[in-house]
Amino acid sequence: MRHDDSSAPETTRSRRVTVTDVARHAAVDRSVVSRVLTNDPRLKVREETRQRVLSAVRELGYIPNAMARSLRTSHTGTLALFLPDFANPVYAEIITGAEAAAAARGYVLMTGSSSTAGGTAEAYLKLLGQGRVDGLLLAGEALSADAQRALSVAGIPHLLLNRRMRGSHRYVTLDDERAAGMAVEHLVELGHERIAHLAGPSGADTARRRKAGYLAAMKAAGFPPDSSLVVAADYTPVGGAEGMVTLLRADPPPTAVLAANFVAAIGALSAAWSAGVSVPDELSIVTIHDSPLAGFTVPALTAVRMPLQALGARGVELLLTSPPDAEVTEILSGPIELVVRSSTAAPAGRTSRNAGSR
Amino acid sequence: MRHDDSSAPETTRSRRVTVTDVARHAAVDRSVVSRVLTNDPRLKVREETRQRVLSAVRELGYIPNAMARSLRTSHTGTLALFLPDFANPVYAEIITGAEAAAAARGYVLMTGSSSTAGGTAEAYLKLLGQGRVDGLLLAGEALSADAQRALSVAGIPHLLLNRRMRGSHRYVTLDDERAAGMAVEHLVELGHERIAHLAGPSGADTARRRKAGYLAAMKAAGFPPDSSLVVAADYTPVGGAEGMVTLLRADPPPTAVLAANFVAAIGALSAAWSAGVSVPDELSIVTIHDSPLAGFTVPALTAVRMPLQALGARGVELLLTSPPDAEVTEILSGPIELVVRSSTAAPAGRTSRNAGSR
DNA sequence: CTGAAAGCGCTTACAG
DNA sequence: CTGAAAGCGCTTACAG
Repeated sequence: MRHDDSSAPETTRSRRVTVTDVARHAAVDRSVVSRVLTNDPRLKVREETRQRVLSAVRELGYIPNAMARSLRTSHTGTLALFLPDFANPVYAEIITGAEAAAAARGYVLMTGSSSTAGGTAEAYLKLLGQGRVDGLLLAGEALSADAQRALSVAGIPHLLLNRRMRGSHRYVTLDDERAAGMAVEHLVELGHERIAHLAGPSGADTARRRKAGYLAAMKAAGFPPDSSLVVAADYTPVGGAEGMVTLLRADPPPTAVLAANFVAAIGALSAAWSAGVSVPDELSIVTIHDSPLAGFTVPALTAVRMPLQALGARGVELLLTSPPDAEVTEILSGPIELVVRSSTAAPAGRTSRNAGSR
Repeated sequence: MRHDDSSAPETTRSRRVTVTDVARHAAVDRSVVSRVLTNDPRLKVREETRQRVLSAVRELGYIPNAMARSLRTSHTGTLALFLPDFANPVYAEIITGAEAAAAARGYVLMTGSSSTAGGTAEAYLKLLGQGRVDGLLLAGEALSADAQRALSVAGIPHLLLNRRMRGSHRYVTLDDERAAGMAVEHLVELGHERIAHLAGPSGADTARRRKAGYLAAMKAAGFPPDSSLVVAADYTPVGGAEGMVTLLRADPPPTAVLAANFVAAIGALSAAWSAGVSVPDELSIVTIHDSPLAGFTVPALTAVRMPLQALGARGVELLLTSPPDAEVTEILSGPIELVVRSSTAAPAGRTSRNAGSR
């Protein structure tokens, strides 16, 4: 920390306690202190000596210097996760899962936003230097192939989380196609035929996969593709609202919409309400990704719940266990479930094919 | 990173490039490389030599080891922010502001959740060791006075963000009292008299300050305290919904509610809707803290916008500029503004005192 | 059972 | 203008 050092009295910050201080205090060598503290199994030490060391540690309030230890061991015990946007509640779950998995393995997970980082590999490297973290999880935003290569060359193990990228063979994702398919099937079972897709931004890999799942399920249900029923929207409330306005202009308008993203679905719900379109009576809305808020929108959103925590956890695991250059191309096969709430129903004048049961 | 080292071929991870390699390649001393890279102003070096160093750095793909540098300089360039819960959208804004301020000063901000950390100072210290970060921002959750002292003793500069604590003299908060007061005044101007408070959890410092602001404003408006109009609720949708159910049972029921928290307000909105109480016709709801989602709830939530990004930024600034043990007790005097949307209106059968203008 | 020594990769006074 | 040396605080083979 840089303060105005010139005015700070030298004595204010009492000199840092080091192994050497502890060793002197316990009348042993530094190496013994170190071994006691790291629980070196090869160390045979009299119990009495061990206690002497331990109480010296306590008395002096000794805390090992993490930098020195890392430099020596080339191991930091820290993992970093970069994501584009803390405002997207989807990431909260991923972080939770990743933090827990990291903790379980004795690592700390620190999260940062890549918008600050600048999103380029150079920016990440600047931030991280070398040796600052043992691994890097990159979620949700495109990193150029060049940037990717830079990370590889720098020798910082990394893994893409919840997205794939051309030229990268290290990622874990969820089965977005299947999730989108399940949502469409739900709407089809309810009796809907004009099912629209409020898709994600065209650049997003998750958006592409969800759209593919939507199209495949529509085809399987016997509905021909209709481009007026698909609209790209940012993963934001504004994006969702604007997309919804566009979709409502289709002629005839859709009776159901699959939103690719929870936050966009909130926007869509709001836009429908503003347009005087009643949900679910006139329009059903289902979203991908459940959220603690989904049960409390008006009306409560039907959602396809995906194992986001498991995704975060799996990312940590793979990052920690796979050799840094090995190919990792995993589609996490966790449970995907449809959580039916109040935003979906049979279309007006129709009862569902299947009484909506599931 | 620990892999199965026994099987990993030694040659896979090409030996790390160090200053020494660069020095050799550029035919200069390591110290020159170091000085060129840190832009040491005291270094007088021929331009040609500097270029030779720089191109050696490029050719070898040299990235300085952050641990070694930190150990030498006792400066990491990293700050950490711990918060209780990534799911609360309020924190997204604080993080954004803090990250930007950190970046502007050449620091990286890494965020972690204190639920994983365990919430105790010991846990933080375990995570951080010593020397891993230059400072620590602690948001939103109680840390015992003991824990606090432990951090001080360990010599890790820290600052409480958005909360105060008994025994701590280092914090920045927002002016929650004034925010709550403004919300109440808005409702009073609309003509409301039975104004309830969906307060935060009793343990939360922000909740206490908002409640105090609510009570003071009610008193100023000439309404006697009525305990049936105040209910404590967690800062969660479920908490807000449950609290709202309780409030609606008051006799006579309130015509307006001030929710202490945005996420709780979402729950309250949902509970009102479920109970068949129309917002804003029969019940006005105003919340503290605006959010990107607030404009898209049904109906859109009137909110008191507080400078959350500025709070995050100010926290970073104070952490970086105040001596580690100095007293810092700042109530950030940024702009607080009422954002009137559709969830507040004059009570039924009444027009506002002031035509709702503001 | 314990100690002395080397070295992780840097930066920075200091000497030339 | 550039180099040699010390040292940040640890851990870990190695020697006794």
